Amino acid sequence: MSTVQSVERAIALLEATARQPGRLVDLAARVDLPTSTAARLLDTLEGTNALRRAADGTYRIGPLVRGMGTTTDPGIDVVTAAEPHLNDLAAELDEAACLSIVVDHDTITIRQVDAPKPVQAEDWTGTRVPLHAGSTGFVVMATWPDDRINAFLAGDLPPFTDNTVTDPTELRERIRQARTERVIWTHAEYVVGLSSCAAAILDSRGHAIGALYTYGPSYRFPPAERADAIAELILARADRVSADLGHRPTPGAAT
Amino acid sequence: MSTVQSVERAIALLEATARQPGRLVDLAARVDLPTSTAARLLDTLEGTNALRRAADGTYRIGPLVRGMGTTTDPGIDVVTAAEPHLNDLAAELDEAACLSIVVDHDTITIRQVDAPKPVQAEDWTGTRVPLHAGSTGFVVMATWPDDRINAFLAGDLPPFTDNTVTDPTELRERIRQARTERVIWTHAEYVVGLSSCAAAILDSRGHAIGALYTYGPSYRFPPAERADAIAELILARADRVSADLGHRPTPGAAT
DNA sequence: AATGGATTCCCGCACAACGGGAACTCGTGA
DNA sequence: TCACGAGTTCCCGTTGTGCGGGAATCCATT
Repeated sequence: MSTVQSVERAIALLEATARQPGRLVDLAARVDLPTSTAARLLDTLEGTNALRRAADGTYRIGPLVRGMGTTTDPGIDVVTAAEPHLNDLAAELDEAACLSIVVDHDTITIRQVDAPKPVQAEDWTGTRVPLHAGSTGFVVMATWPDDRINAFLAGDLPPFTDNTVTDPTELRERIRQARTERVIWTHAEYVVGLSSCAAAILDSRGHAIGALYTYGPSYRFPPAERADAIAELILARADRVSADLGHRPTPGAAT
Repeated sequence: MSTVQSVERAIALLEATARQPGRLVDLAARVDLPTSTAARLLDTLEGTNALRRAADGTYRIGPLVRGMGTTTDPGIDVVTAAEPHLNDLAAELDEAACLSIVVDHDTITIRQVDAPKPVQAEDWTGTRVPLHAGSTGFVVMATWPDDRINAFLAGDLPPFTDNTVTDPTELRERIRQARTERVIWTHAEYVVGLSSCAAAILDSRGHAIGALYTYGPSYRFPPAERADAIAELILARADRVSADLGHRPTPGAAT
C-alpha cells in the first residue's frame, strides 16, 4: 500500500488545525515539520479553501472542510441513519440525544438533538472525548478484540476529573461490563456533575463506528429504575441504527 | 505563492467525493487524473481517515473530515468574512455599506462602513428592521420555502411609513421579484426619504443568514442606470461573502 | 533604534510522486 | 465451465516536484 507523503502531512496539518487553530510555527511544531515545508503545505491548503488564514496569521478550518462535513450523502452513512432515531430518542427520554463517531482514540460528537422540554442544554457537538473517559468509549472498546484493547490501555490515559478511570485493570473491568450489558452509564468521568449513558453503533462488518448516548446533570438520574429504563431505550435505538447500516447481529459471537 | 501539486489533487478528490461518492475510476475521471495516480492519492486519504472505502469500493467522506467540520471553533464567521467586502463596497459605491444579520423576524445591522467621501451618514448599527419593511428582509425571505413565508405573512405586519408594504399579496410579489433578481431596492418603506438596496448572504447550507446593503437619501438614487449598477455591485459582493462562508451555488470546475 | 521571532523567499539536490502499462481480480453472460 | 471486459492493484523507469537549509524580509516589542 503506497502513500503520498505530502498529502499525509497536509492532512496532519489540517487535523492539527481543527484541534486547535494556530499560526505557522505553532502548527509546524505540532506536526513536527520544518517551517518552510509547513508553510508550503498550509499555503496550498489555504488556496483550496480547506483552511483560512486570519489577518493575524492564524490558520483555522475553512469553508470547504465545513461544507464537506455536512454533505447530505444519500448513501448509508451513520449520520443519516441515526438522525431519525436521535429525534425519537430525545422525545422518548426527554433528554438530549447525541451521536458520536470514533476517530483515532477519541469519540467525537457530531450531532445532538435536545430534549423537547425547555432545558438549558449545552451543545456537545464537535467535542472529542478520549475513549477511556466516556461512556461512548467503553461501549466502543467493548467490541474490540483483547489485544487491541491492551494496546490502547498501554498508552497514555490522562485523567479529566477525580472520577476518570485511569487504571488499566479497572478499565478492563468496565469494558467487560460494557461487553455483557452492551450499555453503560458513566458518572462525572469527563466533566464533573455530568452523567451519560451510551450504546455502540456497529457497521455491517461488525466494527463499532460510533455510539448513541444521552447525558445530563447527574442528579437527574437517580440510580434506580429510571437509569435502567433509559439504558434500555438507548440500546434499542442503537441496535436499530446498526441494523439500518447493515449490521447482522451474530448470536453469541464476541467479535 | 507556491503550491503542492499532490495536495491540491488530493483535496480535489476529497471535494469530488463530498459532492458525490464514487469509485476509483469514476472519481479519477471527475478530477481528470490517471487512475493509478488517483488510486495512490485515494489510498492515502483513506489511510488518514479522510475518506472511507465501502466494501464495494465506493469512496465516501470519512469521519476525520466530518469531525473537523463540526469543531466547536466558530471559525470564519460572517462578520470577519464580510469585513473586507464592506470596505471595498463602500469604496466602489461611494456610499455606506452595511452588513445585517437575521434574528427572529428582523434583520439587525451589525456593521457599517461609511463612504470614503465626506458624508454626514447616520450610523445604522444595531438597528432592528422587521423583515417586511426593509430591502434586507425581502432578499432573506426570497430564499425561504413558501410555507415559511406564508407563516410569517400571517403574523402582524406593522407599517412604518406610508410606503411600508403590509398587504400579504403585495409582499409576496416583492419577494418573488427578489427571488428572480436576487437584489432589491426599497424606497422609504421604513424611514421616509431613505432608499436602500440589498442582496442576501447564504451560509454553506444555503440558508440566508444576513444581507449586504447600502442606503442613502432617495434623491441620490435616480431610477435609471446608477441604481442598477449599484445593485449589481452589491449582489457580486454578497455572493463573494457567501462563497467565503462555504456556500457553493453551482458546482464548477475546481483547479 | 535595536532586538528577536515569525514568515516569506530562494535555490540546488534527491527522491518522491508520477503515470504507462502489465497483471490480476471479480462479476457476468454464453 | 470458460472467456471476456471493467475495474483495480502492482511494478518500475523517469523526471519533475517537493524538500528543507538558510538568507532576506517583515513585524511586533522594548
